[in-house]
Amino acid sequence: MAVQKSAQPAKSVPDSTRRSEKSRRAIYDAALALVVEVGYPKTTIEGIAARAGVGKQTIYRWWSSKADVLMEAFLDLGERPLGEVKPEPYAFPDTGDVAADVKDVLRATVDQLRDPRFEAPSRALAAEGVVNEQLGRELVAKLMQPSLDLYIGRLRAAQEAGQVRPDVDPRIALEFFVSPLAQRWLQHTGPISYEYTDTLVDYALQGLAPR
Amino acid sequence: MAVQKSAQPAKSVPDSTRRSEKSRRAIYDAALALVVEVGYPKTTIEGIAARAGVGKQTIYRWWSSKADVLMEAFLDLGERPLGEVKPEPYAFPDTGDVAADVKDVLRATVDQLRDPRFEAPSRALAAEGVVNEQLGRELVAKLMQPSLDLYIGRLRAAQEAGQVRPDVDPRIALEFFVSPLAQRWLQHTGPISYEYTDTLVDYALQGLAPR
Amino acid sequence: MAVQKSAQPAKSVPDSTRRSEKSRRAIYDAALALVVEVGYPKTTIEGIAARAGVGKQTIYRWWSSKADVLMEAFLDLGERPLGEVKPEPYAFPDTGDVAADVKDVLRATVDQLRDPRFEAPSRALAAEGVVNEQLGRELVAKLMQPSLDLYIGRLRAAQEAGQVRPDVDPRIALEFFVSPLAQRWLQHTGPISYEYTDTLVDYALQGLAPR
Amino acid sequence: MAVQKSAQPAKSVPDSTRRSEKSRRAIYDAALALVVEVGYPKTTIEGIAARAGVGKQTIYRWWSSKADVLMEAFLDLGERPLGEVKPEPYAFPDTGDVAADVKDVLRATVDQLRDPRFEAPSRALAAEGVVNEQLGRELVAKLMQPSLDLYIGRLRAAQEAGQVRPDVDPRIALEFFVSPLAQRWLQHTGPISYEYTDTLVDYALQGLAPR
DNA sequence: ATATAAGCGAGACGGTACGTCAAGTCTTATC
DNA sequence: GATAAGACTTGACGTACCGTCTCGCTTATAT
Repeated sequence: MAVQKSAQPAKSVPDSTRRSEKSRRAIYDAALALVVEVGYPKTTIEGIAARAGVGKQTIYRWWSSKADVLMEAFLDLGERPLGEVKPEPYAFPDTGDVAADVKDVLRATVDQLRDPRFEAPSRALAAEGVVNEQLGRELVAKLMQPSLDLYIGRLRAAQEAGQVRPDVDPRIALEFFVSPLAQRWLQHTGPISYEYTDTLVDYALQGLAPR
Repeated sequence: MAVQKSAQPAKSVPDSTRRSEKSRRAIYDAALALVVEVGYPKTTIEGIAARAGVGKQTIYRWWSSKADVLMEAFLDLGERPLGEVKPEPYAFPDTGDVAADVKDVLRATVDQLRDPRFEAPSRALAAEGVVNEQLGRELVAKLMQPSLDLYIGRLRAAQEAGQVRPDVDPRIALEFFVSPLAQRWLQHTGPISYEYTDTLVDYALQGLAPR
Repeated sequence: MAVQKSAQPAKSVPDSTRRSEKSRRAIYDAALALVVEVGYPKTTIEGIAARAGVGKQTIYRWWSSKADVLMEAFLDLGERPLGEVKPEPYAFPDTGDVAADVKDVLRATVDQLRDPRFEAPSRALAAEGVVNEQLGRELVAKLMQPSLDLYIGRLRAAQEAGQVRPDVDPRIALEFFVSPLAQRWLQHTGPISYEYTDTLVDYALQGLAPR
Repeated sequence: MAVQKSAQPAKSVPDSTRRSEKSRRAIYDAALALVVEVGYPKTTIEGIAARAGVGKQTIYRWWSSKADVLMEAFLDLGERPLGEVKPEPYAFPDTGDVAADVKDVLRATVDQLRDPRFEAPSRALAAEGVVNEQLGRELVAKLMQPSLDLYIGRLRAAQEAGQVRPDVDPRIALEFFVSPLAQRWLQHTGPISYEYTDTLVDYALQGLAPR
């Protein structure tokens, strides 16, 4: 069967090799700054373009929506070599004590959730993701899954060390650590503190029922 | 002391006794229908007014924003005598078996989360709440807290019955049941099923660590 | 046969009884001023709206194009009670001497063609009319025909007085007076002066061939 | 005297000896075709470039504006060896009968004005010329004057032959033949036909006043 | 014969204006 | 006095072109 010769005379994808790196950075910076300064709903494509000193078309050429720009800007922020903001540790500590290790990581997450540079854009993206499933899945895959995989790895190690029951599914177990914190943060259902996350770890590991 | 003569020549609060009940219902119906049909972002005040056969001003007179309209509409939906959609059971079952009771309620919640009449407006409201703290807190207070309180009540009963450790804080414990489900639903981090919620209950009650 | 009940749910024509007279005048003034100041091509709908202190939509609601706005503005200019600019005398002089009368009117036309308030908008409209037949015909009907009819009337009177051959078609004859001047003005094919228009009248009445 | 070493580091005029003839033709063809197909206002530099398979810069290098391109394309059309469209006869007939000769030429002009290949571009250029005096004068000089000079020549001959009064200025006399037709065509003030142009010649030569 | 510099195609860029949509305010007429 | 209707100003949307600017590629002398 012959390969489809692709007769689209259509919009012709832009040539990314000729893309202006300078403009891209300026757009990332403008988007993040505006979200922090005026909030996501009042952040407009026009505003980003103006602040970045860029034509609107340069944004529309490379991104499909405000949320798309912000997501890339936010991802880029995490990859910045400066180490300014690291969304998550790139390796999960393993001291042999699961409880301590998970508490450690959760405390770091609490810190991050309180960092204002992080909060505004990530709330905006999370909100978009709630309503827009496609973007939501992209966010999960690109921003959250890498961190969640580290939890899974650590829990597997704990299972091998006999600290976690072998019949427990680590992909569900991790939610006991992560989801309550996530919900408190997302829905303002409660305060966030080291004490709280520590408690979560203790409760989850020991269970709620008396032994 | 003289009665304040109310010298505000300003916006003068509208007289709610003269409010048109018919218009209010029409606005609720239009808002909910539009959110389901075209999605929250494409639901506009103008659209609601047009569909409800109502002047825009009638909306602006009584509500402060699109989210505000939708929240009231959604609350109203839950209070409808028809019982079409019940956000949550008004009483938590208590058969003596906490695990079974919680699993029951969670299965009902799973059903609700999948009801399309429920999903569109509640996602929209949840998304707004992520980004708008004030509205978020209102949502929690009006929509979620009543249900959460029922969990607390049931867990306290379980503590008294010796099925749950007495030193456990029920306000945190309930998050093990509710938050993972909430996060999967909000962030599309995973599938939702009876099996899943049942597993949550088992894991949470027994704990992750081996006995 | 029943009258069509007009089932157009369409754009719904705006209600002209509620139209803002103030905005209309401001738009006319802005349009005319801009055409004079920056020229027709650089006159934009946005510019007119901004200058008139009016929303763009108010322009788009009532007019279909820049040319349409300008045409109405220009027509309005002629109807202004101030008599600032009269496109043409409302009555053609009739002293009994056709030559003198026509020369008179043509001299007035020369004056008008040189009035800068008149020149910019009428050139712009004329140019549009060359390329856009529909608009061109509208211009002729609304702006030129009334004046041309006066020529016809005067020429008919001259025929009755025996000063013009009775077999001559006045609708063609008037072009000898008007068209050469029009072409010189439109196409910059030659200078415009009283002497020139006087000559036109003499040549046309006497003919080019010797007697 | 030393030759100016041309120390302008500036725009450096392009070297016309290296110009691509193929591109020029393609641009002419594209410009004319687009004006006919979509009309002058919707004909864009980008569109011409795309259709001609040419970079935009190649157009900007050699022409200063859309009107400039079109004018050259149109002039070129007239000079094409194919004789497809001849703007005007290169010699004015002289049979000894001025009336007949002028009628002949005018009939040819009428034919031309109706040729669609001619109409779209020449209307576009004429419209530009109305508003842009510089371009208008260029048009007159390059496109019209050669033809008008032929009229002048023929009228001079007629004066010598005693068919036209010697005191008549041929540069004005020719306008009686040409301007009414031009105005009808430019402004859509009336229909164009052989009968009409014949009548013009008769009226103009005999005069309007009875002998 | 080969360097080298111009014209060239392509198209990304910073901009301006387009014509549309909706927000929130204001006015009018109706009930 | 609340309402339905809808005109108003404002401002953002996403698109189309403008005129400028690189980028490789070809091509045609000038070494």
